[in-house]
Amino acid sequence: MKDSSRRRKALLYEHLKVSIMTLVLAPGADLDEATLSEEFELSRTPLREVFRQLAGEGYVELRENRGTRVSGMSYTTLRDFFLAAPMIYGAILRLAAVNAKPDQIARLKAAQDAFRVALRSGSSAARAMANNLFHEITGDMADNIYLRPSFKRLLIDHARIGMTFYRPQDATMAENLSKACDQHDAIIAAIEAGDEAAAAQLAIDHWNLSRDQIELFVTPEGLDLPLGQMARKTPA
Amino acid sequence: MKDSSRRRKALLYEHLKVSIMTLVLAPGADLDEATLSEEFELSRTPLREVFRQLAGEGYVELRENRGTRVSGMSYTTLRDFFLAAPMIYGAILRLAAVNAKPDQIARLKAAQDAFRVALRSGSSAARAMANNLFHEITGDMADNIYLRPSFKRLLIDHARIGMTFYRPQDATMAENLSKACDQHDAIIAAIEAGDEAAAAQLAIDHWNLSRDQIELFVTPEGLDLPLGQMARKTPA
DNA sequence: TATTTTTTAATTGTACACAATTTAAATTTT
DNA sequence: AAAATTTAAATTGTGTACAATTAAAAAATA
Repeated sequence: MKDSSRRRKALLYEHLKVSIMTLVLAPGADLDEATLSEEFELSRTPLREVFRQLAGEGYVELRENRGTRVSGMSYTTLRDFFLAAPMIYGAILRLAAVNAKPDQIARLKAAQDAFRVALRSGSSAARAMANNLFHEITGDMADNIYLRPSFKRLLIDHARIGMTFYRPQDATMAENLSKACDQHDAIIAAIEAGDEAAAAQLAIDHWNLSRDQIELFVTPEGLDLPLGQMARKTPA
Repeated sequence: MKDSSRRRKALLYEHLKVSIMTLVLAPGADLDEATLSEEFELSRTPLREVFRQLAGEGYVELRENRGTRVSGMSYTTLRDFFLAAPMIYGAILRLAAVNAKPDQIARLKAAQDAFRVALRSGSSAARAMANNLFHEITGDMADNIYLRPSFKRLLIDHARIGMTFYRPQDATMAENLSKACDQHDAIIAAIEAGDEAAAAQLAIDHWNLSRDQIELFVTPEGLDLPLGQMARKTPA
């Protein structure tokens, strides 16, 4: 009972975040208090506090008297995403180029190295989380409390979209991943040079690449998007 | 004990939100669980859940083992604010002009009427909250889950900045308030006409007016900003 | 007297029990 | 048998007791 309970709470929090971003927990999936309470040896009180926190950050949705579920994804979500992402991310990278401190740049380079390793040998989940870390660091660099909330929310679905649509089975997808990796290098260079305009442009390029990748899936014929529920608001 | 406890929880939540936005609770102020628990006849369990939720939305900051306090404001905060606000708000109004539904436009007009009433007869707090409602509705119109978190965060400090810097004591300030009111009318018109570009431009104008107003306070000589703590990160 | 250490009080965090609500199943009614 | 009602089970929400941590006060040391 010593250092544990506090630690287990942090562990649960981290576990849920990763599980949601890597689609281990699908969009719309119900979270069971009893089960998690047992698995993490925590009473429901701290567990519910974690739920509330995750809700505030956009990972889950709370429904009065009806439990907690993983935030949904839908066609509308995708549209909203690609509308907001270039703008927010453009602003983040622009600010990152202006404000980045040396130690942050070092961390960013390390994250990029890790991403490269994950690209070669890792699983989809490892790749998505490595990519997530890279972008999180750019958010730290930008250091603007008003942009951070939306940026964080975008990164959640950035990871989930990556898990869904980046599966380097054929040559085109593998090449897209390689391009994304190159863009990361260019982003690092722009930030290190303090080149605002270049950083902002790279943000746009980066999201355009993502959109192209997704369009490989959304073929004219089929609409078989492998996402969760595909409903705008969570269905009753 | 019937409908009450659920109701009291919602009441507490609303009370804290309004108190924070109207500076009844100053930036950096400590929130006492015991006192609030007694005042709202709620046990600490639901109370702490409300705290967590408010933290997720940016109203308060939780510190491990050291209580909850109202989110701080500082010089840096103000700078960040005027950096992010035109962009986010521009995007929100642009989307609002595209997506606004008739009933939402009706609600917006009603909110503007209420704002006008508050301008004439109401207190600073009534004015700040009426203004807040107006902008919240534009956020609903925009309907983008990725922009909403940052927008909401901006609105919190928009209200607090309004409470701090808009006190129509002299003629210039009164005139600025009148201008802001006119801009609201123009915003409604742009949205109703579906004029994206006009809406986006009005957002920029609106925030520039706010900046001008604040500069009336930040005189060359004194730096006596009547804000809370004036420290970047909450002081230990 | 100033500083450190010890003791005490106050505050924060967790566990568990019970109340309230929702979901499911079983029963009744049409 | 289908729909509506009642009953039972499961799940969510709250209150209270206690454990753990931090802040404050008192005592001890230099």
